[in-house]
Amino acid sequence: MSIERLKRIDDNRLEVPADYKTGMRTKGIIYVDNILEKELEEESIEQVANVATLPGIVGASMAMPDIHTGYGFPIGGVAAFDLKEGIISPGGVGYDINCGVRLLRSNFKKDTVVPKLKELIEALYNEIPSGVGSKGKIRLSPDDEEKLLLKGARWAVEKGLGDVSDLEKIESGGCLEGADPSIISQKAYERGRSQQGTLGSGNHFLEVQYVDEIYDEKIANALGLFKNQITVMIHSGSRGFGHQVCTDFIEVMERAIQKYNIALPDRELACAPFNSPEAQDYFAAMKAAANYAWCNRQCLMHWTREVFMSVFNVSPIELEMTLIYDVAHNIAKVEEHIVDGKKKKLVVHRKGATRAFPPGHPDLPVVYRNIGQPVLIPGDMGRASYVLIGTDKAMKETFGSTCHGAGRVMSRHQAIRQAKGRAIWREMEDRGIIVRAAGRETLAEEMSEAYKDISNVVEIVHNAGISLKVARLRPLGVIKG
DNA sequence: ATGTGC
Repeated sequence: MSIERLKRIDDNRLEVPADYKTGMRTKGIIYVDNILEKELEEESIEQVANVATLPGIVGASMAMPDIHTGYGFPIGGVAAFDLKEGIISPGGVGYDINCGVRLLRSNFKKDTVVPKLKELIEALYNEIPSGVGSKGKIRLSPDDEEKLLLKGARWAVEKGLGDVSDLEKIESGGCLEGADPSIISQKAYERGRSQQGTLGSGNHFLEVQYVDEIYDEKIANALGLFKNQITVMIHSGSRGFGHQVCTDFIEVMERAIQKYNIALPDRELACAPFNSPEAQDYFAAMKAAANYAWCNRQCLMHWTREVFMSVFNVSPIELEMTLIYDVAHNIAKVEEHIVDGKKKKLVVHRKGATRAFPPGHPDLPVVYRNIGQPVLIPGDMGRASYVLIGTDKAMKETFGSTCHGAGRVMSRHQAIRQAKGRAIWREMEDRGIIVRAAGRETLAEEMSEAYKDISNVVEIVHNAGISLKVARLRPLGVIKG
C-alpha cells in the first residue's frame, strides 16, 4: 500500500484504483494537486480505500484536499450509499455531529472596528462561554431539551435569540425533520443540558474578520459582501451532546455488524444497513444532535450581535449583522442525486466536507437560488478564511460537496512541543490579530504552522470546479476555546 | 472533536 499506486487523473485529482485493496467495490478519488499530494498520509489513503468496501456505496469513495486520518472514515471524506443496499455509519459523520460554520455580515468597515478591537474581543470573550467542558448561560429543563432537539435553531429564535429570517439562511433551515428525542441516552441528555450556547475548544472559534479580497463581484454583492467589510465567522458543533450520541451508537453499530454479518477491513467503520432499526435509530439521534448544533450556533450568533451593538452603541439597523449562511460539515443526509442518468435518493456522508449545491437547487434559500449555495471555509487563526459558491460540477462529481477547512499538518502534541517557549498570542498580536483563548494549550495546538495553508486547499477545489472562490476573509480578532 | 490519552 503506498502513494505510488495512486493514479493521477488530472491536475486536481488522484485515483485510488479499485484493486488497491481487496474488497473494494469501487475506486477512490482524492482531490489533491502535486503540492498537497506530498502531505497525504498513507493511513488516510487506506481509509479512502476502506470506505470503498462498504456495502451499497454509489460512485467513488471520495476525499477533499483537506483530507487527514480520522475515526474509520477519513476527515475530508464524502461517501454516498444506496438506501436499500447501503449502510449508514457514525464514523462517516464523526464525533462532532453537525460541526459547522456560520458567517455574519455587517455594515461596518475595518477602520471602524480596529480602534476598538481589544475591547470588542474582550467583550466577546466574556459573553461567549468557551473551553472544554464549559457551561453556558442556558440551563435546559428536560422538557426544553427535548423541544430543542426537535426544533433546532428555531428553538433559540422562539426564545428571543435571533430572528425568524435567520432560519432560511441555515442549511436545511436549521432543523432536520425526524429527530427522535426518545432514543437519546440519559448520558447525552445530561451532557447537553448545560452546554447549549457554548463555543467548545480545539479548532472551534469565533472570529472577527474583514473582507480582504473579492474574486467574484456579482456573487459577493448578492451575498451582501464588500471590500474591507467586517464579518464574523462562528465555528462550533454539538459539543458533548453530539459526542455522546456518536459514542452510544458506535457501540450499537459494533453489535449490528455481527447481527447483519457485515465484513469490515476496520472495525471503526461499524455501520448498519440503512433500513435496519439500528440505522434508523442512529439517523434519528444524529438529526437530534444536528439540531442541537444549529441551535448552538444560533445562540452564539445572537450574543455576538448584542456585543457589537453594545460596544459600538448602535441599533440593529445600523449594524445590519445579518446571517449570510450556516453550513454543516459533519453530517449524513438523504438527498436526491442523478446516478447513471436517473434521479436517485442516497444517504450522503460528509465528514469534514461541506455541501456545495449549485444555482437553481430547490434546497437553497430563495434569495440565493440564482447564485448557488454559499460555502464557508474556515482557515487557521492566523491566515484566512474563504467564501465560495456551489456548482453544477460538484453536483455531478462529488454529490454536491467540497472541502471544509485547512486540515492539520502537525499533531496537537507536535504543535505544543514546537510552540514551547514562544508566546503565540504575542506573535499573533504582532501580526495585528488579537486572540483570547480559554485553554492553556489551545493557542499552541492551533497556531498557523500546525495547519495546511488554506489557500492551497481552496485553490484545488476552485480549479477542480467543485466550488468557486467568492471572497477571502482575514482575521482581526479570535476567541478560542 | 471530547467531562481529551497510555
